[in-house]
Amino acid sequence: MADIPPGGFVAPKGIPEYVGPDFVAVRDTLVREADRAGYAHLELPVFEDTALYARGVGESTDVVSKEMYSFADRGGRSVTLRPEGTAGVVRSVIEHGMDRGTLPVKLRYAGPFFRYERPQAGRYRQLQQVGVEAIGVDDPALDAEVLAVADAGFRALGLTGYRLELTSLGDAETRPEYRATLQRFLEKCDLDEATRERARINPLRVLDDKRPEVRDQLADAPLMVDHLSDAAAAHHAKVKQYLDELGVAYTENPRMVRGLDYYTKTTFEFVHDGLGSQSGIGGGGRYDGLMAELGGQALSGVGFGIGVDRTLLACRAEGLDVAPARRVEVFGVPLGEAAKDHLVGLVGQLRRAGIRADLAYGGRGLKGAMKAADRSGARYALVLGDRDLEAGTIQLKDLGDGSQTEVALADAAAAVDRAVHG
RNA sequence: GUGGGUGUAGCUCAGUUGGCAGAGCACUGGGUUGUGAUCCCAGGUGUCGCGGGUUCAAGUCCCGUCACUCACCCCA
Repeated sequence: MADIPPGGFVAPKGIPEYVGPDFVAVRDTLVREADRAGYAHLELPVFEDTALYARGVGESTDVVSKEMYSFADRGGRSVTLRPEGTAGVVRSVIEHGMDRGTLPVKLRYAGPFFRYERPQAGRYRQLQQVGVEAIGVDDPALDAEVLAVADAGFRALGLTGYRLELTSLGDAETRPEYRATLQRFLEKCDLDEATRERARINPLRVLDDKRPEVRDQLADAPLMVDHLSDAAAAHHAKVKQYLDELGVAYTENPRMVRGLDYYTKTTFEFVHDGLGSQSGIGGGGRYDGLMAELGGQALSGVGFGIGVDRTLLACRAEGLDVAPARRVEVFGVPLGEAAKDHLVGLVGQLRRAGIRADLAYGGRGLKGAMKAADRSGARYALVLGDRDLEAGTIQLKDLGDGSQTEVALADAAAAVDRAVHG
């Protein structure tokens, strides 16, 4: 039999665990805004054919070339734990013919994704995302809707210290030409070997280099937004107009880069300054070629992925309470076995009536049970002892102001209901 | 993949020139078998990350190793 490792079992490297209610509160708040805009839930597989990501995300990306959890299953097939959501959504849309119905197809997903990276603040090997995709209609109003859904999610959580950075990466007709122009510019710059290699593989990525000596050289580098086709420029202008109408604030960042190859036209990132090095709490954009690349119709799509882990960190950085402190509304405090027997039933009755309730288990003393009631966050305690049982009553105590009222045991559930909802 | 920092109680940490392993918080019980959040008293846990070395003696010094963490890179 396998041994227990020294120091005990621990979760795999770089994987956060969330014990309190905060994580679920953040995730569900983000999902709720997608639901409100009509995005339907899609439950995706956690692993897919490795080729799906190689084709969809792009062989030259870091995500595919060095961060994937890939392995051979028992049948010898190469599979990969999903590093992102869009490729899987598009595959599902094509496989199930969803693009044959009413367009756009609007879907949302939530769950864990996996990237083999060195962990640090806000960067995990198992990361949690909420995402949406709107596929099949190339309408700038949809780009704006997607952005508004993400923005509404952040606002619903109470976040204020973030900004939306926006740009356009152009379309398939003009991007290759711009790319060549940028590469010619970069060849004339004084760059180290690693950066030259980057300029060869993905020249756009050099544009957002953080080093001052590189930035200085790139001050008048050619930018994509100045080389857009008429159609792409018109699309970009329309997106900004709709954002204004939706009341979504943004700043233009023409040097923004995405690490996934499929983005075209609208590209964006939500940035929060309270997180340290990993400041992106969400990102996404439009992808014109992905459907066709994965064997479907030549349809465009647009979507985002929000990092739930980082959004939670952002909430904490802003000191926000994202989850209610109240675990339950009512807490039962039994004095003795007979009282406990009654309270077990009463608590069950309260729960069936939709009231969150708990009680002190394990035969704790009165003081300990009251303490547990306090810690539970309950507004009310139900105190029951032999004296009450004989009299057919129960004590309903308001833990906020300390007042206590005696009610008939038979009316206890109704009295609690009035107290909680009144 | 590259570089820095840190590993002592459940948590946050202190521990002097090497000399008995500590505090606060939290938890449990009691003061008060009929009242919590305040107060008082009591209680307990440690392979000092792990392995080796130096020494009469190592939490402390040396070597190795692992883990965590921050940053580069990359991205959510």
